[in-house]
Amino acid sequence: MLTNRQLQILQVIVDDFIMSAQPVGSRQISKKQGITFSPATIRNEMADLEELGFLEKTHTSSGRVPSEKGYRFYVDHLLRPQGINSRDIQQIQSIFNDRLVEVEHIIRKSANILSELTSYTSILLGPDVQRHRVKRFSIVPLSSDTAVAIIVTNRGHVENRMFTLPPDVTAADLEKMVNILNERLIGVSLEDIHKMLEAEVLAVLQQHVRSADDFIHTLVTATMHNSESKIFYGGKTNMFNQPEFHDLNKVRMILDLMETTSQVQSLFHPNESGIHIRIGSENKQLEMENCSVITTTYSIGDDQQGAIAIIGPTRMDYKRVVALLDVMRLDLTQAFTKNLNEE
Amino acid sequence: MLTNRQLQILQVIVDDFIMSAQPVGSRQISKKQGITFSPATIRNEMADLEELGFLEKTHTSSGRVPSEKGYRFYVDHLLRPQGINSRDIQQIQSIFNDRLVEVEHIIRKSANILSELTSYTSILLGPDVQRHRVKRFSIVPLSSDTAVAIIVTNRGHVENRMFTLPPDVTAADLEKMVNILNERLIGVSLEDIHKMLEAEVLAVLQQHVRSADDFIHTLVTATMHNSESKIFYGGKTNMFNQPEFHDLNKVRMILDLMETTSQVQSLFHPNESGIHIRIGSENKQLEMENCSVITTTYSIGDDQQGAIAIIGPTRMDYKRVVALLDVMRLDLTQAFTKNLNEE
DNA sequence: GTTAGCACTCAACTAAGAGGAGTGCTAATA
DNA sequence: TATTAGCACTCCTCTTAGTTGAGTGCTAAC
Repeated sequence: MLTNRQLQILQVIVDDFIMSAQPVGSRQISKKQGITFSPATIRNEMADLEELGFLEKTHTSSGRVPSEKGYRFYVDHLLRPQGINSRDIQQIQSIFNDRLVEVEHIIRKSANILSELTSYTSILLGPDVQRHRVKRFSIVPLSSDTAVAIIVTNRGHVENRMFTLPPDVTAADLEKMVNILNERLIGVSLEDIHKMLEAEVLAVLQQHVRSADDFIHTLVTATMHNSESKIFYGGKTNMFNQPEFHDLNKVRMILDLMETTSQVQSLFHPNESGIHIRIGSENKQLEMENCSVITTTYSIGDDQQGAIAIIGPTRMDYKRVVALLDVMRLDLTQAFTKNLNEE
Repeated sequence: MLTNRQLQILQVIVDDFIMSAQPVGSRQISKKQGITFSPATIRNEMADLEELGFLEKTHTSSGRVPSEKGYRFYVDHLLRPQGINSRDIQQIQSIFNDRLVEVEHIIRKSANILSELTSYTSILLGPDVQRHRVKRFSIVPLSSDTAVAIIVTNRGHVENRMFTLPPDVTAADLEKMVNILNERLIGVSLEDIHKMLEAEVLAVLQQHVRSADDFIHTLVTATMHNSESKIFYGGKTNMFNQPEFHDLNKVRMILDLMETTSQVQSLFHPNESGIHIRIGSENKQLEMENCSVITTTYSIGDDQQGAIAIIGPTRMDYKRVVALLDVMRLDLTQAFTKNLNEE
C-alpha cells in the first residue's frame, strides 16, 4: 500500500510528465504547490516508487517517467473527474446547432471536433447497421441479367448490392419473389437475414418461383458480407504533434493500422458500456505499444450503439479525454434518441 | 538548343538521380555505359547545363541534381516509352481475375496494386455518378414525418437521402407523387435532376399534390449536394519510403491534403484524355512543391470517366509510372466497357 | 524521519580535425 | 579547337574530445 506522500508524488510526476513530456526530477517536484518536503526526501520516495514498478528512469541519472503500471495506477486511483471548460462545451454544442437530420453528418462533425479538442486522433463508429430491421425490400432490374437488390431499414439506412440474375428469370418471377420476400423479411434484423432466407423463405419460394435455389444463394452471398459500421476519423495526423512520435516508423505503423478496418474494429469493446482505457501494451496490437486508447459507446435510438475511440500516446491527458468523452457520449446519445425515437 | 552530348548527360543524370536520390558527380557519369568522354568534359557540360537551368547543385562542391526545368525537359523530350515487366502485367491482370461485377471493388483493388507496383501513393476516382441516368425513383416512408428518397441509376448505383415530410402529406399523396416523378425523371442524368424538378415537374405536381412546393424544395436540396465521385487511396504511407520525405512536416502536409476532398479533386484534369504530368511547383497546391503528380483517365461504359493519379516525389520514376498508368488505363477501360455495355 | 552536502552519471551540445567526393580552372595534349 | 589530366579548393559527413547541466544515490548531520 502506498503512503499518502507517495500517492502525492506519483500524481505530481504523472501530471507533470503528461504536460511536459520531460522526465521529472526531484527539485522540480519540490517546487510544486502542495509539496512541503525536500528534494532529498522526494528522491527517496521516488526510489521506492521505482522499486514498486510505478516509475522508470530513461538513464541512470535522469528524472523519473511513469511506467505503464504507473499510468494504470494513476488512471485507476488518482484520476479525479474534471470539469471541462465552457469554451469546450460550447464547441461541442456547435455540433448540434444546425438542426441536422443525418446521423452520419453529426458523427463526422463529432470526430473532427473531438480530435481538435484533444489534439489526438479520434475514431467514431457509426450505428451498427446489423441491428436495423428491414422496412422494405426491392429489386430493380438493370439489364437482361443484372439487377440491384435494395433493403431500406427502419432507421432509413439503405443497403444495396448488384447481382447477376439467373438466366431464365422473368419479370413476373421477380415481382412474385419481391412480394414473398417483403412478406417474410419485414421486421427482421439485417444480421438475421441469411438465417431467415435459408430457413423459411427458401421453402416458400421453391413453390412459386423458378431458380429459387440460385436466387436465394445469390441473395445470401450478397447480404452476407454486409457493410459493417461505418468508420469516421478525426485528426489522423495529430500524432505528428506528439514528441514521442517524431519517429517516422511508429507513425507509419499506426497510420497503416488505421487503414485496416479489422484492426480498427478490434480497438473497441463492443457491448460494454462506460469508459475504457487501454494503456500501451494492454492493447492487442503490437503497433500500439506506445499508445493509449480510450473508448466509450453512445446510443442511437433504443437498440443501437455507436462507439468512440481516442488514440494518443501513453502520455495522454487522461483527465481531459475522459471528461470530454463523457460529455460527448451523453450529448450524442441525447441527440440521437430525441430524433429517432419514432419507428 | 542542346547538343547530343548534353542530352545524353542530362538523361544519365536524371535516370541516375531517380534511382539513387544522391547528387550525381562527373566521375560517376563517366563510368556509365555509352559514355565515351572524360569526367573533365562532363564537368564542362554540366556547368553549361546548370547555366541553362536544367541542373542544380546542393552546395558548391556537390554533384548535380535535376532542377524542375530539368525534369520537365526530361519528361517532354527524353522519356522513351518503356515496356513493363511480365510479372507486373500479371499482377495487374490479377485485378480482373475473380470475375467481379462491382465496379467499386475493382477500383479499390486497382488502387492497392498501383501503389504496390509504383511504391508511391495512388488515388483513383470512381465513376462520375453525376452522369448516371435515373432508372427508378422511390420514396419509403419511415415514420409519420420522415422518409427516404431513393434513386437507382442505370449503372446500378443507388443514391439515397433521408428527409422530413411536410406535415400534411398522406400516403396517397406520396404514391401519386412517386408515380409522377418516375414518369418524368427516368432517363434524366443525376446532374440534371434539379433543373428538371424545378422546371417541368413542379408545375405538374402542383396540380395533383398538396405541399408540392415544399416537397420539391426538399427534394432539390436533397439531390443538390449529391455525392461526388468516390475516392480510393492506395499506399497512403508509401511516401515514408522516400528519403526526401523523412521530414515529418512535409509528410504531414501531404497526408492532410489527401484528407481534404476538394484538394484531392483539384489534382485531376477533368475531361482531358492522355497522361498528364505535373512537376513540383507546377502543382497548384503549395504542399505539393516537392511532389510530382501523374494523372490519367479511364472510361466506364461509353459516357463515364474515372481518373487515376500517382503522387510521388519530383524524383519520381516517370518512365515506369507512365508505362504502368498506360496499361492500367487501357485494362480498366476494357474491363468496364465489356461488362457494362448493355443498358 | 528529514534534509543538506557531495561525488558521480549521462545526455546534449560544441568544437576541432580527418576523410572523401566533387568542383572549377589551367595547362598540356590530340 | 576540342578534350583531358592535374591540382588546389570547397564543403559535407563522420569521429573524437571536452564542457555543461540536470539529476541521482549515498552519507552524515539535524
